[in-house]
Amino acid sequence: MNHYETLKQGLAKKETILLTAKCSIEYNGRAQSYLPSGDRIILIKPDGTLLIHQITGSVPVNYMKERTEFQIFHKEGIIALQAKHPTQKEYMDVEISEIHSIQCLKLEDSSKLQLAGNEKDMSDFIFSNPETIEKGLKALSREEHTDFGFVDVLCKDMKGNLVVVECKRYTADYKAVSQLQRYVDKIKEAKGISNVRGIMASPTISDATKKILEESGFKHVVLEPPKRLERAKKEQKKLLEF
Amino acid sequence: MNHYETLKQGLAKKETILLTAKCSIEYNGRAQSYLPSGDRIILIKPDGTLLIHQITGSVPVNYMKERTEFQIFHKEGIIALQAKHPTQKEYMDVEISEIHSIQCLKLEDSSKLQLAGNEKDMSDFIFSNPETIEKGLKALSREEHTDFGFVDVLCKDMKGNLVVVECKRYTADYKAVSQLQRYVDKIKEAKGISNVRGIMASPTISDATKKILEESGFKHVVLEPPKRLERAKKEQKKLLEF
DNA sequence: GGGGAGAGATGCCGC
DNA sequence: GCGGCATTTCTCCCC
Repeated sequence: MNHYETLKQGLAKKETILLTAKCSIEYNGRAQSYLPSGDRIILIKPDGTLLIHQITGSVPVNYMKERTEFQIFHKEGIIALQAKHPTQKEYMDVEISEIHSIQCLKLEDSSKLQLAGNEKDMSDFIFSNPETIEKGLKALSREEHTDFGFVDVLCKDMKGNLVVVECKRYTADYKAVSQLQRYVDKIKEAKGISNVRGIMASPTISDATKKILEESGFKHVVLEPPKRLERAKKEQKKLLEF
Repeated sequence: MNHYETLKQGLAKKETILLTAKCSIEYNGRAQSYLPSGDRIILIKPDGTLLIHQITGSVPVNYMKERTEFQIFHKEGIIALQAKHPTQKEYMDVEISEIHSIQCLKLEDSSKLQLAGNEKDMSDFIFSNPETIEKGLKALSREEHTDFGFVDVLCKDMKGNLVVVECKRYTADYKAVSQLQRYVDKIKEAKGISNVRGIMASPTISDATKKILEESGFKHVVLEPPKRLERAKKEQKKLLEF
């Protein structure tokens, strides 16, 4: 069976298709793009996801989301792969001049990624240990979705003031200050009170951002994100295993 | 040559490696994750990029950036692929229980993506056609980088006021208003003037955001992002071709 | 489906 | 390197 037929059948059977080929690519949709001819890695998934990678970098150079529909044609040694997304009004044309390799596979996987160490873990920590932010601080609620937005941790300080704590895993920037400002303003408005404070908790903050933060009447508290697991010991262990 | 040797040589030669395998994955770095056993698509690029995909979705379930270093071991039918990023202090362990397919290839590609229809094109359009934003508007500068960020388009209106135009390809949100506010404030401060206006140009804006925008003394102008190319005719043409 | 916010965001550019 | 910001951002969650 030639490459064209293999690809055609793989698409028809909705298999996972791994293709390396020399091709040029045209995309039209939310933007427009053109990529001149070169060797690419093309991955088509059973759910209709299309990913095209160049030989460097971690981001696909062109892609189409799940539920993409495919059609192929061939003429004089050229294979045209047309991808069309019915709802998103997006289109891609891949003109393949040479297939280097092709594989169609039926794969099985029902596992889900378990991830830890994100911002939610950070707000959980603050909720459980508010004293690490400020002496006498009491946590009231966590990730509260309200009319006025989504507050990481809402607290009350020693003097009875409401305190909005916004946490960031990385360097707090201008945007984080705007966010905090908006929450504080909205809470003041919603509750008709004026004594609402704001605290930014993050491992670092740039000087310019800290200046704006303090001009807005807020303060910064240094808080490290959840610790990275130590690798050194594990590496030792693995090396011994093999 | 067995799969293990093929993989080992592909890594040594820094080839593009396409691998489908049943595996479990552990990651430690900026966060921590674990993915139980299942069939996955594994792509290793010559630059040291590692991408692991599940059979659905467009985002890799696990990944390592370029310049990752690899080591492999095997024992009793299990292959352990260890990935380590020297500068980022990130680590990944892929424990492979079965390789379904493997390919190592030398690919060539020197092309770069040409993309149109992004926000820069939108600000270019405004710079060249300021009258579409407001009658009598004159463009002064485009993408001006300042200490506090960069202003999409800086203009002067009929009355001689400076006007900051911020454009968004999609629905303008709270963050965009904060951005505009910051630019206007900083320009007022830097130039020691008070008559600086702000205009948000975007295809749509939510009611809540528009309210905040107008409360801040700014206005919204509807501006469509650069038009999508019409596909209908092209599709006809392609169908006729084959 | 829209709105709001995080992401192991990534990538680009400028300083 | 950091900072600021767009992205064909993507994804999740909630209303």
